[in-house]
Amino acid sequence: MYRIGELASSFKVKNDTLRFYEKHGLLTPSHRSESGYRLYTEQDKKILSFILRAKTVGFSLADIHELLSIEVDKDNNACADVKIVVDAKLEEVERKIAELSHFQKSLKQLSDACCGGSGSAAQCTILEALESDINNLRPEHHHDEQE
Amino acid sequence: MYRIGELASSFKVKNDTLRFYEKHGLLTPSHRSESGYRLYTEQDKKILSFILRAKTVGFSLADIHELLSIEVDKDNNACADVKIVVDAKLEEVERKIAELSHFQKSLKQLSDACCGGSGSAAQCTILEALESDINNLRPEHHHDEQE
DNA sequence: CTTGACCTTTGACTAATGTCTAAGGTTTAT
DNA sequence: ATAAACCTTAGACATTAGTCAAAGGTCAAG
Ligand SMILES: [Zn+2]
Ligand SMILES: [Zn+2]
Ligand SMILES: [Zn+2]
Ligand SMILES: [Zn+2]
Repeated sequence: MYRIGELASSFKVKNDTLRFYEKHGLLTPSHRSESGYRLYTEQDKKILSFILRAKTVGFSLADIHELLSIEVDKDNNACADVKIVVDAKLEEVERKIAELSHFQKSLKQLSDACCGGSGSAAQCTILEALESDINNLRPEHHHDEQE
Repeated sequence: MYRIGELASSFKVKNDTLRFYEKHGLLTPSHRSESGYRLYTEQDKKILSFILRAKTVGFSLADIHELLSIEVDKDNNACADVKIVVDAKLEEVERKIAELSHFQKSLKQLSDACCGGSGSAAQCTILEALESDINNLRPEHHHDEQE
């Protein structure tokens, strides 16, 4: 059993964050001590890890809540209902990956086109691209001065 | 030249959003009409598209501002300075992609393990996984009832 | 020359996600 | 038995990214 401070610090979040998640129904500690301290189990810890990982990839707390709370009306749902939610999230993740990959490609092009030298940025291909057309940049550039 | 409403609606954002971006130094229309209307050029439109694309992949407006505003002190920066910023963003993007891929894998495992049938979710592998261990789920399940 | 659709500004408001403060109770170590 | 480090609650505050409303100016069509 972890107390709030232990669990929070092991994930580098604030105690307040855990209380906030509890208030919003995302993670309720499985136990309380006699004096009212929150006591988190290994299972609670796994849920927290799930929440934080989902968050870092762009799910909102509402999304996460939806995922976690299917659990609750388990008996009023079929496998199909559960799977639909997961598949929707999966699609969302895949869309995000596609967008990120697109963006990565643009940035990579920008980066590759720039010499990275010490010459003035006035001739920098990256800046030229930003000025003129982000999606259609010249592949090379050179400086007249030393680099 | 586009007026605010045209540009906004062509990207399905609110006029207010464009004014907000302007106020925060992200996108200033290149011209104003005599009567003070904002007039956006094709170039402005490209910048907007860049901003929105960057946003959908998780960059904050502050990040985007940083990227766009290198332009400004061009003469006080070397190519190297510019490239550093782009490369930092690129790394960030690649980290996000890695995280998303990890998450995608988990979701895919969850999805694949669930039969998706009409049987009660009480035996659903997804829910079992959420209950017990999100990262270590049983690969299969079956229902005793009809599906 | 008025009507309706558009634009301007300023400033208040919202929602999501925390973060901090105040006032106090608990546990552990010395 | 007292200090240090922890916990409790309620509620105020912060940040990001808008969104809306009020009061008014502009422009094209009938
Ligand atoms: Zn260069
Ligand atoms: Zn360069
Ligand atoms: Zn099933
Ligand atoms: Zn299932």
